[in-house]
Amino acid sequence: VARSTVEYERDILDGLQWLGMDWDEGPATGDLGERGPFGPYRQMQRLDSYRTAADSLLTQDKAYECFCTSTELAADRAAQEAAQQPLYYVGRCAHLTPDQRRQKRTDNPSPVIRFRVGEGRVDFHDLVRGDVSIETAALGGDLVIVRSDGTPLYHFTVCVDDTSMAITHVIRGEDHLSNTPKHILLFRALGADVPLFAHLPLILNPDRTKMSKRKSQTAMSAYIAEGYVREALINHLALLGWSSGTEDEIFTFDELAERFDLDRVQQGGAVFDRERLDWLNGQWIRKLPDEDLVERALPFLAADLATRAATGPVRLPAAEDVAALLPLVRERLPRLDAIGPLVDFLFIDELTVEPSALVPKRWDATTTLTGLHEARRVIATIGSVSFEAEELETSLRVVCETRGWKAGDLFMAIRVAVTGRTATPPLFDTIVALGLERTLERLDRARESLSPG
RNA sequence: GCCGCAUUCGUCUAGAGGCCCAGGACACCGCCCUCUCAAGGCGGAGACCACCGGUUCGAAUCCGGUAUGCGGUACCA
Repeated sequence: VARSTVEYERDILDGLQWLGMDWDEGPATGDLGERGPFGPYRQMQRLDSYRTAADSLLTQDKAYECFCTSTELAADRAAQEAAQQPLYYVGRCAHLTPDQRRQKRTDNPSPVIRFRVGEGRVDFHDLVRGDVSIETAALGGDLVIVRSDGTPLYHFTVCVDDTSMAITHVIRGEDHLSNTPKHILLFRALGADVPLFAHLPLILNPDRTKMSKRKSQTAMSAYIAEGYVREALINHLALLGWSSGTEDEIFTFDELAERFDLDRVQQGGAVFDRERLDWLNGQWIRKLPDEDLVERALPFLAADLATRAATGPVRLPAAEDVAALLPLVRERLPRLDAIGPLVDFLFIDELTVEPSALVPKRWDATTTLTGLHEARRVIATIGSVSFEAEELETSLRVVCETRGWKAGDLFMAIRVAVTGRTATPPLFDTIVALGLERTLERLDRARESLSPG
């Protein structure tokens, strides 16, 4: 109950939907109602069926009431630990006579219900692990299936649910492999067909422990906020523990649905590798249709500018702005949130640049000053005639030629003056995007800040 | 402690007895391209296939044991 908050549920369901996962049966999501013929799909709404199943096991003597107190249980456990024995329920209440039961009930009116685990071993064939065999003696004794307050426990509820929901395949994490014999025993006791099992490898942290909500970033919402696209997340997740057997690695959702096969699922756990996710994300960003990319990237640019707005006036970008910039940024986005640093200077009204940053590595302040002066002159002249990237570049290269400058140095000086950054999209396209007026303005400001007086 | 599962380059993996002195991808390094940053191209380094022993003419691949890791062992899920 403690873990079943609406927020947790929403988080899971929304994440699944965002990834494009859909289901034929299951609980409602934000806009869709509960689907499927076997509802309700929440444990709390199915308490009656658990009660009925438990009663049935009780009358068949496949389960029994247990009145042991927590003190008794703790004592058993302590003794077993001291003797270095496996921990198990000793079966004190397993064979009570009706009289004894009545007696016990006066002391403890709310017993738990335990399921008789029996003897022997449980063998089953797991679809990814092959044959598995566990001695029932290793199961810890008769297990509690209903608490003293009448609510059922997980191992019991899943079996009751799977039975009444006509489940044929149970596909889940490896952490349930050891629990599977309990489930099989329960299915049999319930008179149900035992479903097929497939235990998938766990997704691991870099230290190779199990990825979990507590220790790891597991909320899809966190990845969305960082600018990962659904296609990349799906692709990456699919490749953890599964491979196509070919050298292809980039798969669409549909291709995965088509090619995925339990037979090719890996048995060992897989570390969730961010580097690889980032690479995949970049691959997918490059593949997205223009319109789609604009729509997805715009919120990230807006968010970036919103924080910039604190230090000075900014202009809010529109979809057309981003669309126009697409050719410049597309190949430079490992994640959508990288778009801000790449183009935000286009939307900031007053750019302030550290004077020292203006001077390229191989240059001094004086050279930079003349360089910027020349650049201003050329850009103003060319710009008033034809303000195009190619024109600007060739003219400025001519300047370098006559002055004996390395083009890279001049370009870097201009770049910093105009954008405030040393890493930007191609300079001349950037200048065109900025506009003639603002470019000249920024060059002027840069020269002023460098002037001795 | 007991039980179960796993173990191929740092990471994700290919590999179903000879095609493997182990292939691909990410990351890393170098070169090319280049106005910066990327992207892209080319090349490099990187795995005694956890270890030991068996089976076999032949083992990463089959068998046994050991080690290590992970998971389970609750009136958690």
